[in-house]
Amino acid sequence: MVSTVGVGVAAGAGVGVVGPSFSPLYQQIKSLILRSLQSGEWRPGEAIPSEIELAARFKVSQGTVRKAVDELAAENLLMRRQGKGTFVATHAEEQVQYRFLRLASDRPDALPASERRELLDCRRLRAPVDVARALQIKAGEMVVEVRRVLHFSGQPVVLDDIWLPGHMFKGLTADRLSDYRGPMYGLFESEFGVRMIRAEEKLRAVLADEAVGALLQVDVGAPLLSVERLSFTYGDQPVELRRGLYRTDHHHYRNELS
Amino acid sequence: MVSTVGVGVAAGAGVGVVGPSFSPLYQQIKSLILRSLQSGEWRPGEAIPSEIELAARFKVSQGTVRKAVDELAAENLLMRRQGKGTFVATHAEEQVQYRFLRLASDRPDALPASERRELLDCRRLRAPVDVARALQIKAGEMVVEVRRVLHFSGQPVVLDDIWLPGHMFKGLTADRLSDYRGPMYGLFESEFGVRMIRAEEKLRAVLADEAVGALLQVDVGAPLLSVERLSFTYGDQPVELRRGLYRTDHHHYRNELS
DNA sequence: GAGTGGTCTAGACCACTCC
DNA sequence: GAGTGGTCTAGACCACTCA
Repeated sequence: MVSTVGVGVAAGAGVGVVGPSFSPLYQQIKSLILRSLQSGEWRPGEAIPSEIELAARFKVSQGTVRKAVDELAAENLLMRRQGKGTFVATHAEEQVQYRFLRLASDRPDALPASERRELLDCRRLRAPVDVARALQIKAGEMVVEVRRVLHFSGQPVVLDDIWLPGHMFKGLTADRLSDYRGPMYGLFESEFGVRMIRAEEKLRAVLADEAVGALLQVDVGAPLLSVERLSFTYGDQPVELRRGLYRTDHHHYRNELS
Repeated sequence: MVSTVGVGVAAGAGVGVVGPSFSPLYQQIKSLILRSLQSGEWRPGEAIPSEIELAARFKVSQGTVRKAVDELAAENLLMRRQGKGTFVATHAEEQVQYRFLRLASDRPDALPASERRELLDCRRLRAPVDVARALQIKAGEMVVEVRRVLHFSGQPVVLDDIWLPGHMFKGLTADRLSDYRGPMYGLFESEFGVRMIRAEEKLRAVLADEAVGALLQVDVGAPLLSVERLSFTYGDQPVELRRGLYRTDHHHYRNELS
């Protein structure tokens, strides 16, 4: 429940305190909804209670709930559908196959190119220091390492190396990965209860070496787009490190600025 | 003013019409504010009328104005400052020097690196076909072409080729460009009344050739990040095409996904 | 027709800024 | 203290979905 008296006055002592001395009600509601999402009270794809129900539960007005839900929807954690309800966002049933993949074909989208996923490797090993630091785990803890190639229209375009904390993805095997239809993040949600909500990417231009060139069918010294992605789940917890190499001779990485 | 009767019913005939048959009041208000921004009624950096004044002007409630302004602020067209007012966003007086430049140093921001702009060229010429198509002007119309290099910490990092519609940037000269302190988009606002509000970028990995290598001080065949940016002003009108080549040996292109 | 989210209003009060 | 944006409420009505 929410304190109605002294609304918005965060903990922390009275006068003289510098920090964020004020937290509006709707932010507190937002945190409570977030907590329910994190705890799995409502699962990805499911509807959450109606605004009226939430208002009753938290003892605030519908407008306050609305503002909280609005922000969560703006952050892509919830999806509103007029007349139906508000739903927990999911990677599984999304219109676009890969929500975080910003790669687009150079051809003004003729037909949606055929797509194939080739799993090269999936093993468990002790985390190298750089991977451990990114995932905020101890160096030497177990991680799952996945290597795969994405083909579009029969051409290899993306080579991904992926690292996941071992303790969060206990039953993840090569079979599990190759059997699953749909984006990997959908599998993570349904099988391991881990939902990616945000990611940071660092892009660079690099040159193909022998090994990479063979996998992506380009010459040694060919230019490739290097995309290092760190994905986060609830609470800004990093749960995936991904190093991708993209061929950009027939595709490009698309970005919108505002 | 806004039609209060028949609120939200867009033009277009009655039953049977498929298209967007409904436009909420706050969207109409948003369009009106947008029109005032576009017409220059309020200039970049200036305050727009208070919510109460706008509500009176448009004959709607303050809450409706608020929702319109909220959306414009979310799109970075307006800036709200509690206790002071709502201001027209500007590239000139922004905290970060370059709002659209996503380049970051690999070093966890030690000190803000020194920065130098080197203007190589600024001339008028007839638009090549690809430039004309991007800017939605006729091939052969006059454009301003600018070439420059950005140096960070004494090292050349960015080589930009820029094209602007000639008729919108009549007095733009090399002197004007090199004299101006601050980001180029600030100059465009104050001197030419053109405000960039949105941009689309396409990224690729490419190899340096002889000429580029000399300017960026890299070897022929070195990997470079190619960034093609198309910038838009009000009404989704394209007004700048920019082809950039970035060295990514000590910097990276940063992107956030959600 | 019942239930959902979406819009619009009016009014009270709060936090911040500046005089 | 006056003026600004920010929060919160309560209630009415609208648009959309589904049974």
